[in-house]
Amino acid sequence: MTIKIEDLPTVYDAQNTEREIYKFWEENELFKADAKSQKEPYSIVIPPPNVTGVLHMGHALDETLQDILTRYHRMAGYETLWLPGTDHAGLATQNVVEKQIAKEGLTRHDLGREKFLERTWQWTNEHRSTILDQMKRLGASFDRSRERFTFDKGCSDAVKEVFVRLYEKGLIYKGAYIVNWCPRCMSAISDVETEYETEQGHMWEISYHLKGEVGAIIVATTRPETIFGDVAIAVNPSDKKYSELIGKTVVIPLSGREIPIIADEYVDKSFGTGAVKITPAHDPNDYEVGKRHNLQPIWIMNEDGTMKDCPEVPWEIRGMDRYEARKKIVEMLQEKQALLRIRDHEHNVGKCQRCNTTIEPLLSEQWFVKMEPLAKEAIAAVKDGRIKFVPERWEKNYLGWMENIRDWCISRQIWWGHQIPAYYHKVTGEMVVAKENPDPENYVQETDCLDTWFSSGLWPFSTMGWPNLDSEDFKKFYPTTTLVTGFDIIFFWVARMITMGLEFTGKAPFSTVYIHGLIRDEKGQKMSKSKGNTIDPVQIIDKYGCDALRFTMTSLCTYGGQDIKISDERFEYGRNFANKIWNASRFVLMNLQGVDDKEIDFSKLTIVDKWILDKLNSVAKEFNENIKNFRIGENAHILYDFFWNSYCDWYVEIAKIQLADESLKLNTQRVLRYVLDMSLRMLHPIMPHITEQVWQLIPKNTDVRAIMVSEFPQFKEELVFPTEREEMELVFETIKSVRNVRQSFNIPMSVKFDVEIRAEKSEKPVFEAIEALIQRLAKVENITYGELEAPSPKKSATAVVSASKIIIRLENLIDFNAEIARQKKKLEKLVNEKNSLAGRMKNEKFVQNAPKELIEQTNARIEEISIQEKTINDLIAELES
RNA sequence: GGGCGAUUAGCGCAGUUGGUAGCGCAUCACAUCGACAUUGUGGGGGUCACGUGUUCGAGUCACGUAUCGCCCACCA
Repeated sequence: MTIKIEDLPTVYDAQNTEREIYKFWEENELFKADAKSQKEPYSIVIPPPNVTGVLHMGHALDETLQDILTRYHRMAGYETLWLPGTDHAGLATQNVVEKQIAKEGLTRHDLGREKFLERTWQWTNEHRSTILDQMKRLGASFDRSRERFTFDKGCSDAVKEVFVRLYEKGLIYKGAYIVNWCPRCMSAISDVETEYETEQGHMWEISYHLKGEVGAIIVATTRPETIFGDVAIAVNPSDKKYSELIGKTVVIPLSGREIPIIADEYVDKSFGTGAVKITPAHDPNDYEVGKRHNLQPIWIMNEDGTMKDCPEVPWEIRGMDRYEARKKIVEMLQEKQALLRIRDHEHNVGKCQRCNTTIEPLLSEQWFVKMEPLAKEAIAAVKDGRIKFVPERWEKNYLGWMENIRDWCISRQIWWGHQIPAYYHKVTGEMVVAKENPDPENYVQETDCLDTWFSSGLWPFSTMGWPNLDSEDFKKFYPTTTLVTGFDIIFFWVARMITMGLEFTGKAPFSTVYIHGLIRDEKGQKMSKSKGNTIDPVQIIDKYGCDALRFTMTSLCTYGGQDIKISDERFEYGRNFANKIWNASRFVLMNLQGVDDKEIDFSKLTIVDKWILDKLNSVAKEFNENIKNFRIGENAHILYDFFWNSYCDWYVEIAKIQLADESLKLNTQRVLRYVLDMSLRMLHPIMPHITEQVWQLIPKNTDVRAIMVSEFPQFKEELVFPTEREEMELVFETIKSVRNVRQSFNIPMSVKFDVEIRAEKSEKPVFEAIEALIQRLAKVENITYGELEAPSPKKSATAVVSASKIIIRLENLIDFNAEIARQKKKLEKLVNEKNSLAGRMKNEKFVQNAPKELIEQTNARIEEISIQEKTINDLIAELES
């Protein structure tokens, strides 16, 4: 990279810089982790994005935070691995390929399992790297040489191993249970994949005639289409209304089948009519009731949500879609006068998380993981601190779920996924669970596949070579250090990684779970394609630059992990900051010509040099502490403030003066360079490209080839300068107050004036030391000194700084009435503050209880105000006379 | 029904052991190419949702209320 400083553009060119710099890192293989290293390990596994995924703002945030942690720890001396990869995303990917073949007029059944899988692999191989390539645009420093896929050989072997072991331990079982069934996906889904929505529906009251006698029982239902699957009517045993009916038989309207009236505590007397129809094959609660009363379930609906062709269902209804059937049945009931009432009824309806189809509870044969025994350790690990959630409140959320854990339905009636390693004898039907088919001639494999989250749950160790415990990566980088993700997948993913990790490796898969908020649009709504409110990170990067995106995102991260509202314009914040860094760097680099490669000479430091070094030092201290506490957003703020407000606005401005002084020039150059260098290093994890680019241009004596592998700044005792820090505050206040006076009276910058400083005794040497600064920065002609107690001269403005006074003579230049008003306003503020402080000091309890320092502070402030008050009063008197 | 979060300047948000409130944007005034107008300088703007309590002192702690949002459970 040979670039002439003078030729650098005045506006930072993010597009070209970012492309070049990323290439530079890749070519030098700087992202590669070394499993043989002696350094302490730090590792993160990426939450694997779906292969079908397209980069969105959620990724941008998640990946940025992981990259910040990765880059920081790499610089801070850890052997750092950020392992990337993708998820095969069973149903999602299958849906995409099904849509594709639908264009050719085919369904997956037309192709057959084998051909369909071939097509899906083909699609996957074509798209597999897309999203990770997109993440390169985010500057992600993950190690692509270790990229994994949940469906690759290693992960698949791990899945089989885990399945067989769990089965052998009795923690996986197959059985008939009511599951959430999606009629569109034609598969079972787990509880966590079901989302509930409140819908406006109806409650139909249907009359069931008693058999062989006059009378009927009225049942309320929201799902009249299921009446053909009824096996009983249930009432509460203590319900006097119905006590005489228990044990009698009723007739299902329309179909004529006879069913008993039974008593069960499950029924709520006060709800509906107090009588419930029991449909065990199509309702979870009814299933339980049916089991208790030994009633055989009757299936009346197909897997695609149409009505079954079976004797229990009247011929008019057979084959109809469930909602059409509902309409038809209601009509028929009305005709038969069996429908007594229709009421509006609001209720919650389960929806398939993936396709939003209303789920159908369906009794079917599925595979489950027995969770309770696994949950015990997963609860303990969080309770005893082996795993920490940040922010802490998510711990409660996690524990609440774990403590009420239900068995996990892991079988899916799909083809794209890990086929369950169970084999059935073709003749006897005997089942064998094993990693491989024991006898392919005589055994056929279970057709169901596993829930995608089953393989994701193994991710932290399946990617590290497990079950091979001698794998170098497994030994060096497992358990991982930090997991970074959004709260929306705590149950889906985090909880399962914890249970699986503990069960199979005996170790928690990570020590900290860092949970960040979700990205929302400017109105606070979730971003979604259907709402059309998405913001494409790639477009933001094209428009503002990757570092701008990253900095803005980071700055919006709060400690509490609040959701983040974004809009296009918010990224101007980061872009402007990047541009500031660029131009300040350009200026500094231009002024480094002739500098040597030596360290700063401490004996030649000016008060300003010491001040900026001290500030830099405390920023370094804070930054490192903040990372430990996951206060990452705070780090963006302190760097922004330090770099822009301290370094650019003050230090660089003052350095311009020092550079003009031959005796100070060289050392000033060194300080400028040092502070720029260290600032860039601290900024690097957040804004990797621009910092790398500038750092490469700094003349320095080092064989470190990149900022990303340079040492991260740490707090240094020798850079602490408390006195200078305080004295500089006086300088700033003085300059600001002179500027304030100038602007208040509309005195143009071109007009210089004299200033008389009436310094308090202890402050006088400070003023004298920084006289030149005041002159230059406040555009002052001459500075003279006077007695603090001397009467204020007429026709002048006074600024009070600390315990000293700054007098500016304004003869013939200003409106005196305006000045009087200005001073009175100031006085009022001061008097209010003084009164409040004095009131506090009169309070005996305050004086007794408050810490000494605070009391001293308060007294000092009162005294200070008194001096200022007197000065201003005198001044007002002068002006009025 | 249970739980969690939010409520601070016009807008978006910070505020870690309690010591009288800050940042960005917007706004007003001034400055027009001396690193940067993606800029500089200065200013204005808040009874911290409400109530009660603890305390010498509460944005900060406790209890309660209101509004908004989210999660979990779910009665047909």
